Amino acid sequence: MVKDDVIVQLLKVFRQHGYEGTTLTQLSKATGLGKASLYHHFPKGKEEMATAVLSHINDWTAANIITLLRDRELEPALRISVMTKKVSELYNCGQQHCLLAVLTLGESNDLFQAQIQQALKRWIDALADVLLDAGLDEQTASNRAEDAIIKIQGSLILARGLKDTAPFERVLQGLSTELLRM
Amino acid sequence: MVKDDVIVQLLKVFRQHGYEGTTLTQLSKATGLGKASLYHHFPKGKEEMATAVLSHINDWTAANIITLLRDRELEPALRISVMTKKVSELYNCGQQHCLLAVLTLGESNDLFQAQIQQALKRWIDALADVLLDAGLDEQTASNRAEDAIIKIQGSLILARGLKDTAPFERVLQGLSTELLRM
DNA sequence: GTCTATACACCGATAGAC
DNA sequence: GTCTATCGGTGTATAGAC
Repeated sequence: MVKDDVIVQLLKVFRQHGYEGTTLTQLSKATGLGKASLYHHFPKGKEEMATAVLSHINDWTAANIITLLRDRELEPALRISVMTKKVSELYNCGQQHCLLAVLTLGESNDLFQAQIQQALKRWIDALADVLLDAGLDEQTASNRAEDAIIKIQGSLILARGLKDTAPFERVLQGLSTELLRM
Repeated sequence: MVKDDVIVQLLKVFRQHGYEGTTLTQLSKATGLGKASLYHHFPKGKEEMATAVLSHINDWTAANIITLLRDRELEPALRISVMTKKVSELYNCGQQHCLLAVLTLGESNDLFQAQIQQALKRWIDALADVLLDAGLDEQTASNRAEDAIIKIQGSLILARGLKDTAPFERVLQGLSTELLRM
C-alpha cells in the first residue's frame, strides 16, 4: 500500500474522533495495517501520524485552493466560486469535520498549534488578496476573508449538530456574492 | 460540595477535551473528588456526567439567553445586544470551546445528538422570532438567525486556531447591526 | 514491510471500609 | 458521601520472527 493511501485513511479517523479520541486500534482497522506496521511507517507513533495527516491536508489545500485563489488570470468571482466547489469536496458536502478545527481540542491544540495557525492564516491571506484584486479596500478584504472561513467552519458545526448539511450548502452558495458586494 | 459546582468543573474538562478525550482521572482532579465519589453522584459514569453537563448548559442558556430573546418588552436590537454579552460570558470571551460543538465528535455525536440538535434549534428559533418582531420576513429571519449561530461557532474555531480572540469579538460586535439591516 | 506476542501504564468501573 | 484498593480491559509502544 502506498503511504499516501495510508495517510488518507488515518485522516478519516482523526477528523472524526479528534486526536485524543483516536486510538491505535481504530487507525489499525482503518488502514488494514497492524499496530506494529503503523510504527514502522511512523516511528514516533500517534503524534507522527497526526503530523503526517496535517501535512497531507496542507498539501492538498495548497494544490487545490491556495494556488487557485492566487491565479490572477481568473476573475475574482470565478476563483471564489471554484474555491467553494473545492471546499465542498474537502468536507464531503458538509458531512465531515475540519481536521484543523478538530485538532484545536485538548492536548493536540498545543501539539499542532503552529501548523493549524499557519494553515488558517495562509487561507485567509490568499482569500483577502482575491478581494483586493476585486477592488475592495484592505480592511474590508481582510475582514471578509476571515468571515468566509468563519462561516465555513461554523456551518460545518451546525450541519453536524443539526444532522443536516443544508446550512453548509447555503453558506457556500452565497459566499461569492457576499464577499464581493460593494 | 454542591452538585452544581461539581458539574461546572466537569463542564470545564469536557469542553476542553471532548467526550472521548476526557478521562475519569481528569474529572476527578478537576472536581477534587475520587473516582468512586463521582460514581456515587453519577452511577452510570462518564456518560451520565456528560449528560448532566449538557443539561446544565441547556438550563443556563434557557435562563440567560432564550428567556431574554423572548422578552417582547425589549426592543429587538436591545435583546440581541444583550445576547452577545451573554454569549461572550458563556464562551469566556472566545477562550472556551462550545460544549455542543465539541460533542459532535466521535461516538458522543451519536450519544447526545438529540440534545445537541434540540439546543441549537431552540436558540435559532428564538433568535429568528426576534428578527420577525423587527419586521423581517420569515425566510430572511430564519436564515439570518442560522447565520448568527454559524458566525458564533465559526469565530470560536478561528479564535482557537489563531490563538487570538479578536475574530470572536469582532463577530459579536457586528452581530446586531448585521442581523437587523433592511 | 508485515505480522504475533507482549510489556506496562492507564482506562472505566466496582467493592467495601469508614 | 468519600475514600483506598482493586478488577478486567484497553491504551500506546516495542521485540523479534518471517
